[in-house]
Amino acid sequence: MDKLRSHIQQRLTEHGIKPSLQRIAVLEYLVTHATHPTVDTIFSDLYPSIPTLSKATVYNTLKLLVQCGAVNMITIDEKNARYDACTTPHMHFRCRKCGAILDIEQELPVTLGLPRGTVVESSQTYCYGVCAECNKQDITLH
Amino acid sequence: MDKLRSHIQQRLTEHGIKPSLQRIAVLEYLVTHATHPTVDTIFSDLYPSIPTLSKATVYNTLKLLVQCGAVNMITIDEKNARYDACTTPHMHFRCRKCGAILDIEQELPVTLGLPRGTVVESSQTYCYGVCAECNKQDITLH
DNA sequence: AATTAAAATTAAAATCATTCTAAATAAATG
DNA sequence: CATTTATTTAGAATGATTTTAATTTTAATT
Repeated sequence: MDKLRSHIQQRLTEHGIKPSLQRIAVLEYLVTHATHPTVDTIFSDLYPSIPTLSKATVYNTLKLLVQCGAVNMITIDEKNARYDACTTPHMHFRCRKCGAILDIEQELPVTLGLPRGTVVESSQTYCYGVCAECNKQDITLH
Repeated sequence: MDKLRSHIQQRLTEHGIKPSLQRIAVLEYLVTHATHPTVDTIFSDLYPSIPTLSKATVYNTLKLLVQCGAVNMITIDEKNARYDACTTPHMHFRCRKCGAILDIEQELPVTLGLPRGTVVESSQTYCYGVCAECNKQDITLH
Protein backbone atom coordinates (compact mmCIF):
# COMPACT_ATOMS: atom_id res chain seq x y z
CA MET A 1 0.00 0.00 0.00
CA ASP A 2 2.89 2.36 -0.55
CA LYS A 3 1.66 3.23 -4.00
CA LEU A 4 -1.21 5.12 -2.36
CA ARG A 5 1.14 6.87 0.02
CA SER A 6 3.40 8.12 -2.76
CA HIS A 7 0.40 9.16 -4.81
CA ILE A 8 -0.81 11.23 -1.84
CA GLN A 9 2.60 12.84 -1.41
CA GLN A 10 2.72 13.63 -5.08
CA ARG A 11 -0.71 15.19 -4.96
CA LEU A 12 0.36 17.42 -2.07
CA THR A 13 3.56 18.45 -3.85
CA GLU A 14 1.68 19.16 -7.08
CA HIS A 15 -0.46 21.62 -5.14
CA GLY A 16 2.56 23.27 -3.56
CA ILE A 17 2.07 21.70 -0.13
CA LYS A 18 5.00 20.23 1.75
CA PRO A 19 4.02 16.67 2.65
CA SER A 20 4.27 16.40 6.41
CA LEU A 21 3.13 13.32 8.30
CA GLN A 22 -0.11 15.02 9.37
CA ARG A 23 -0.92 16.41 5.95
CA ILE A 24 -0.36 13.06 4.31
CA ALA A 25 -2.59 11.42 6.91
CA VAL A 26 -5.45 13.90 6.38
CA LEU A 27 -5.36 13.76 2.60
CA GLU A 28 -4.98 9.98 2.61
CA TYR A 29 -7.97 9.76 4.92
CA LEU A 30 -10.07 11.83 2.55
CA VAL A 31 -8.94 9.89 -0.50
CA THR A 32 -9.78 6.57 1.11
CA HIS A 33 -13.03 7.69 2.76
CA ALA A 34 -15.51 9.08 0.25
CA THR A 35 -17.95 9.72 3.10
CA HIS A 36 -17.52 13.52 3.14
CA PRO A 37 -16.39 13.46 6.78
CA THR A 38 -16.44 16.30 9.27
CA VAL A 39 -13.34 17.65 10.99
CA ASP A 40 -14.32 15.74 14.10
CA THR A 41 -14.62 12.42 12.31
CA ILE A 42 -11.28 12.89 10.60
CA PHE A 43 -9.64 13.79 13.88
CA SER A 44 -11.15 10.90 15.86
CA ASP A 45 -10.29 8.37 13.20
CA LEU A 46 -6.70 9.53 12.79
CA TYR A 47 -6.00 10.11 16.47
CA PRO A 48 -5.33 6.43 17.41
CA SER A 49 -2.57 6.15 14.83
CA ILE A 50 -1.18 9.66 15.46
CA PRO A 51 -1.62 10.19 19.21
CA THR A 52 0.11 13.59 19.13
CA LEU A 53 -2.38 14.89 16.58
CA SER A 54 -4.17 18.11 17.46
CA LYS A 55 -7.56 19.13 16.18
CA ALA A 56 -6.09 22.50 15.27
CA THR A 57 -3.78 20.71 12.87
CA VAL A 58 -6.71 19.03 11.19
CA TYR A 59 -8.35 22.43 10.82
CA ASN A 60 -5.14 24.02 9.55
CA THR A 61 -4.46 21.22 7.13
CA LEU A 62 -7.96 21.20 5.68
CA LYS A 63 -7.90 24.96 5.24
CA LEU A 64 -4.59 24.67 3.44
CA LEU A 65 -5.78 21.82 1.25
CA VAL A 66 -8.88 23.77 0.27
CA GLN A 67 -6.93 26.98 -0.43
CA CYS A 68 -4.56 25.08 -2.69
CA GLY A 69 -7.41 23.34 -4.46
CA ALA A 70 -6.38 19.86 -3.35
CA VAL A 71 -9.76 19.10 -1.78
CA ASN A 72 -13.21 20.69 -1.65
CA MET A 73 -15.21 21.89 1.31
CA ILE A 74 -18.92 21.30 0.99
CA THR A 75 -21.64 23.08 2.95
CA ILE A 76 -24.46 20.61 2.41
CA ASP A 77 -24.64 20.21 6.19
CA GLU A 78 -25.40 23.46 8.03
CA LYS A 79 -23.83 22.21 11.23
CA ASN A 80 -20.38 21.12 10.11
CA ALA A 81 -18.12 21.67 7.17
CA ARG A 82 -17.48 18.52 5.20
CA TYR A 83 -14.59 17.63 2.99
CA ASP A 84 -14.21 15.80 -0.28
CA ALA A 85 -11.00 14.70 -1.97
CA CYS A 86 -12.81 14.07 -5.23
CA THR A 87 -12.40 17.35 -7.08
CA THR A 88 -13.93 16.35 -10.40
CA PRO A 89 -17.37 17.91 -10.88
CA HIS A 90 -20.18 16.04 -9.20
CA MET A 91 -23.20 16.81 -7.07
CA HIS A 92 -24.06 15.70 -3.54
CA PHE A 93 -27.13 14.23 -1.96
CA ARG A 94 -27.85 14.23 1.77
CA CYS A 95 -30.36 11.92 3.39
CA ARG A 96 -32.41 13.71 6.03
CA LYS A 97 -32.98 10.42 7.87
CA CYS A 98 -29.53 8.83 8.20
CA GLY A 99 -27.45 11.90 7.33
CA ALA A 100 -25.39 10.05 4.72
CA ILE A 101 -23.92 12.15 1.94
CA LEU A 102 -23.70 10.48 -1.44
CA ASP A 103 -22.13 11.49 -4.72
CA ILE A 104 -24.24 12.11 -7.78
CA GLU A 105 -23.10 12.31 -11.35
CA GLN A 106 -22.77 15.91 -12.35
CA GLU A 107 -24.96 17.76 -14.74
CA LEU A 108 -23.03 21.00 -15.08
CA PRO A 109 -25.38 23.82 -14.06
CA VAL A 110 -26.18 26.23 -16.85
CA THR A 111 -25.83 29.67 -15.35
CA LEU A 112 -28.38 31.59 -17.35
CA GLY A 113 -29.37 35.11 -16.56
CA LEU A 114 -26.18 36.29 -14.89
CA PRO A 115 -25.16 39.85 -15.78
CA ARG A 116 -22.64 40.07 -18.61
CA GLY A 117 -19.17 40.19 -17.09
CA THR A 118 -19.85 37.75 -14.27
CA VAL A 119 -17.20 35.06 -13.98
CA VAL A 120 -18.28 31.75 -12.46
CA GLU A 121 -15.27 29.87 -11.12
CA SER A 122 -16.91 26.91 -9.42
CA SER A 123 -20.25 25.55 -8.34
CA GLN A 124 -21.79 23.08 -5.94
CA THR A 125 -25.17 21.38 -6.18
CA TYR A 126 -26.73 19.88 -3.09
CA CYS A 127 -29.78 17.64 -3.18
CA TYR A 128 -31.82 16.77 -0.12
CA GLY A 129 -34.21 13.92 0.48
CA VAL A 130 -34.31 10.33 1.68
CA CYS A 131 -31.84 7.72 0.53
CA ALA A 132 -32.79 4.34 -0.90
CA GLU A 133 -31.68 2.50 2.24
CA CYS A 134 -33.88 4.58 4.54
CA ASN A 135 -36.86 4.27 2.20
CA LYS A 136 -36.36 0.50 2.15
CA GLN A 137 -36.42 0.34 5.95
CA ASP A 138 -39.59 2.41 6.11
CA ILE A 139 -41.39 -0.10 3.94
CA THR A 140 -40.07 -3.06 5.94
CA LEU A 141 -41.08 -1.58 9.28
CA HIS A 142 -44.66 -1.23 8.10
CA MET B 1 -48.52 49.65 1.41
CA ASP B 2 -51.02 47.58 3.33
CA LYS B 3 -51.46 45.22 0.41
CA LEU B 4 -47.97 43.92 1.11
CA ARG B 5 -48.68 43.54 4.80
CA SER B 6 -51.82 41.51 4.25
CA HIS B 7 -50.05 39.40 1.67
CA ILE B 8 -47.35 38.63 4.24
CA GLN B 9 -49.95 37.71 6.85
CA GLN B 10 -51.69 35.46 4.39
CA ARG B 11 -48.44 33.76 3.52
CA LEU B 12 -47.77 33.05 7.19
CA THR B 13 -51.26 31.71 7.74
CA GLU B 14 -51.06 29.55 4.64
CA HIS B 15 -48.01 27.90 6.16
CA GLY B 16 -49.72 27.38 9.49
CA ILE B 17 -47.84 30.17 11.26
CA LYS B 18 -49.67 32.59 13.51
CA PRO B 19 -48.83 36.09 12.26
CA SER B 20 -47.30 37.92 15.20
CA LEU B 21 -45.76 41.38 14.87
CA GLN B 22 -42.25 39.93 14.87
CA ARG B 23 -42.98 37.18 12.38
CA ILE B 24 -44.63 39.59 10.00
CA ALA B 25 -41.66 41.90 10.29
CA VAL B 26 -39.11 39.17 9.55
CA LEU B 27 -40.99 37.73 6.59
CA GLU B 28 -41.77 41.18 5.22
CA TYR B 29 -38.09 42.03 5.50
CA LEU B 30 -37.13 38.94 3.52
CA VAL B 31 -39.78 39.56 0.89
CA THR B 32 -38.68 43.15 0.35
CA HIS B 33 -34.93 42.47 0.55
CA ALA B 34 -33.80 39.91 -2.00
CA THR B 35 -30.24 40.25 -0.68
CA HIS B 36 -30.14 36.91 1.12
CA PRO B 37 -29.44 38.57 4.45
CA THR B 38 -27.87 37.04 7.55
CA VAL B 39 -29.62 36.87 10.92
CA ASP B 40 -27.50 39.78 12.09
CA THR B 41 -28.48 41.99 9.17
CA ILE B 42 -32.14 41.21 9.62
CA PHE B 43 -31.93 41.95 13.33
CA SER B 44 -30.00 45.22 12.96
CA ASP B 45 -32.30 46.48 10.24
CA LEU B 46 -35.50 45.64 12.13
CA TYR B 47 -34.30 46.73 15.55
CA PRO B 48 -34.86 50.49 15.09
CA SER B 49 -38.54 49.97 14.29
CA ILE B 50 -39.04 47.20 16.89
CA PRO B 51 -36.84 48.23 19.80
CA THR B 52 -37.98 45.31 21.95
CA LEU B 53 -36.85 42.82 19.33
CA SER B 54 -34.51 40.10 20.49
CA LYS B 55 -32.02 38.29 18.31
CA ALA B 56 -33.35 35.01 19.69
CA THR B 57 -36.71 35.88 18.19
CA VAL B 58 -35.14 36.39 14.80
CA TYR B 59 -33.48 33.00 15.14
CA ASN B 60 -36.71 31.36 16.34
CA THR B 61 -38.77 32.95 13.61
CA LEU B 62 -36.40 32.01 10.82
CA LYS B 63 -36.21 28.43 12.05
CA LEU B 64 -40.00 28.29 12.11
CA LEU B 65 -40.32 29.83 8.66
CA VAL B 66 -37.84 27.34 7.24
CA GLN B 67 -39.50 24.36 8.94
CA CYS B 68 -42.86 25.37 7.54
CA GLY B 69 -41.41 25.92 4.08
CA ALA B 70 -42.21 29.62 4.02
CA VAL B 71 -38.61 30.61 3.30
CA ASN B 72 -35.35 28.88 2.40
CA MET B 73 -32.07 28.82 4.24
CA ILE B 74 -29.06 28.82 1.98
CA THR B 75 -25.56 27.74 2.95
CA ILE B 76 -23.63 29.45 0.17
CA ASP B 77 -21.73 31.37 2.85
CA GLU B 78 -19.82 29.09 5.25
CA LYS B 79 -19.80 31.73 7.98
CA ASN B 80 -23.48 32.63 8.30
CA ALA B 81 -26.78 31.14 7.35
CA ARG B 82 -28.62 33.23 4.81
CA TYR B 83 -32.31 33.42 4.10
CA ASP B 84 -34.39 33.76 0.97
CA ALA B 85 -38.13 34.38 0.76
CA CYS B 86 -38.18 33.41 -2.90
CA THR B 87 -39.04 29.73 -2.81
CA THR B 88 -39.41 29.10 -6.53
CA PRO B 89 -36.45 27.13 -7.90
CA HIS B 90 -33.42 29.21 -8.71
CA MET B 91 -29.69 29.08 -8.17
CA HIS B 92 -27.38 31.44 -6.30
CA PHE B 93 -24.13 33.10 -7.13
CA ARG B 94 -21.73 34.56 -4.58
CA CYS B 95 -19.02 37.06 -5.47
CA ARG B 96 -15.79 36.30 -3.64
CA LYS B 97 -14.78 39.97 -3.85
CA CYS B 98 -17.82 41.91 -2.62
CA GLY B 99 -19.72 39.03 -1.03
CA ALA B 100 -22.95 39.82 -2.85
CA ILE B 101 -25.31 36.94 -3.43
CA LEU B 102 -27.29 37.06 -6.65
CA ASP B 103 -30.11 34.96 -8.02
CA ILE B 104 -29.65 32.91 -11.16
CA GLU B 105 -32.34 31.36 -13.32
CA GLN B 106 -32.67 27.73 -12.44
CA GLU B 107 -31.70 24.84 -14.60
CA LEU B 108 -33.21 22.00 -12.61
CA PRO B 109 -30.38 19.63 -11.75
CA VAL B 110 -30.72 16.21 -13.33
CA THR B 111 -29.90 13.76 -10.57
CA LEU B 112 -28.42 10.90 -12.53
CA GLY B 113 -26.79 7.94 -10.92
CA LEU B 114 -28.67 7.92 -7.63
CA PRO B 115 -29.60 4.46 -6.37
CA ARG B 116 -33.11 3.35 -7.29
CA GLY B 117 -35.41 4.26 -4.41
CA THR B 118 -33.73 7.56 -3.55
CA VAL B 119 -36.22 10.41 -3.19
CA VAL B 120 -34.92 13.90 -3.89
CA GLU B 121 -37.10 16.50 -2.19
CA SER B 122 -35.20 19.69 -2.87
CA SER B 123 -31.92 20.99 -4.18
CA GLN B 124 -29.69 24.03 -4.05
CA THR B 125 -27.05 25.10 -6.52
CA TYR B 126 -24.38 27.55 -5.48
CA CYS B 127 -22.01 29.22 -7.92
CA TYR B 128 -18.87 31.05 -6.87
CA GLY B 129 -16.83 33.63 -8.74
CA VAL B 130 -16.57 37.35 -9.31
CA CYS B 131 -19.57 39.50 -10.12
CA ALA B 132 -19.82 41.85 -13.09
CA GLU B 133 -19.50 44.94 -10.87
CA CYS B 134 -16.25 43.78 -9.28
CA ASN B 135 -14.79 42.77 -12.62
CA LYS B 136 -15.66 46.21 -14.01
CA GLN B 137 -13.84 47.91 -11.13
CA ASP B 138 -10.74 45.78 -11.66
CA ILE B 139 -10.48 46.98 -15.24
CA THR B 140 -11.02 50.62 -14.30
CA LEU B 141 -8.38 50.55 -11.58
CA HIS B 142 -5.78 49.34 -14.05
C1' DA C 1 -64.45 42.39 31.78
C1' DA C 2 -61.55 39.46 34.99
C1' DT C 3 -59.03 34.96 35.27
C1' DT C 4 -56.61 31.44 33.59
C1' DA C 5 -54.04 28.87 30.35
C1' DA C 6 -51.22 28.67 26.38
C1' DA C 7 -48.10 30.65 23.16
C1' DA C 8 -44.59 33.92 21.92
C1' DT C 9 -40.92 36.85 23.11
C1' DT C 10 -37.01 38.07 25.63
C1' DA C 11 -32.18 38.44 27.82
C1' DA C 12 -28.79 35.97 29.35
C1' DA C 13 -26.30 31.77 29.76
C1' DA C 14 -24.69 27.66 27.47
C1' DT C 15 -23.00 25.20 23.56
C1' DC C 16 -20.31 24.08 19.83
C1' DA C 17 -17.58 24.70 15.63
C1' DT C 18 -13.87 27.23 14.26
C1' DT C 19 -9.97 30.47 14.73
C1' DC C 20 -6.27 32.57 17.15
C1' DT C 21 -2.20 32.71 20.13
C1' DA C 22 1.92 31.67 21.86
C1' DA C 23 4.85 27.96 23.04
C1' DA C 24 7.08 23.64 21.51
C1' DT C 25 8.76 20.71 18.04
C1' DA C 26 10.59 19.55 13.64
C1' DA C 27 12.76 20.64 9.30
C1' DA C 28 15.77 23.33 6.45
C1' DT C 29 19.67 26.26 5.80
C1' DG C 30 24.06 28.54 6.45
C1' DC D 1 26.46 22.22 14.69
C1' DA D 2 23.86 26.69 15.15
C1' DT D 3 20.28 29.29 13.52
C1' DT D 4 16.42 30.45 11.08
C1' DT D 5 11.93 29.03 9.33
C1' DA D 6 7.93 26.15 9.06
C1' DT D 7 4.78 23.07 11.38
C1' DT D 8 2.39 21.32 15.10
C1' DT D 9 0.29 21.69 19.40
C1' DA D 10 -2.84 22.79 23.53
C1' DG D 11 -5.51 25.88 25.21
C1' DA D 12 -7.79 30.30 25.08
C1' DA D 13 -10.77 33.28 22.41
C1' DT D 14 -14.35 34.12 19.14
C1' DG D 15 -18.68 34.06 17.12
C1' DA D 16 -22.89 31.93 15.47
C1' DT D 17 -26.57 29.46 17.15
C1' DT D 18 -29.32 27.11 20.79
C1' DT D 19 -31.12 26.59 25.26
C1' DT D 20 -33.15 28.13 29.52
C1' DA D 21 -36.08 30.23 32.41
C1' DA D 22 -38.55 34.31 33.18
C1' DT D 23 -41.70 37.73 31.23
C1' DT D 24 -45.01 39.40 28.18
C1' DT D 25 -48.60 38.82 24.96
C1' DT D 26 -52.44 36.49 23.11
C1' DA D 27 -56.34 33.46 23.35
C1' DA D 28 -59.75 31.00 25.86
C1' DT D 29 -62.84 30.60 29.58
C1' DT D 30 -65.45 31.93 33.27
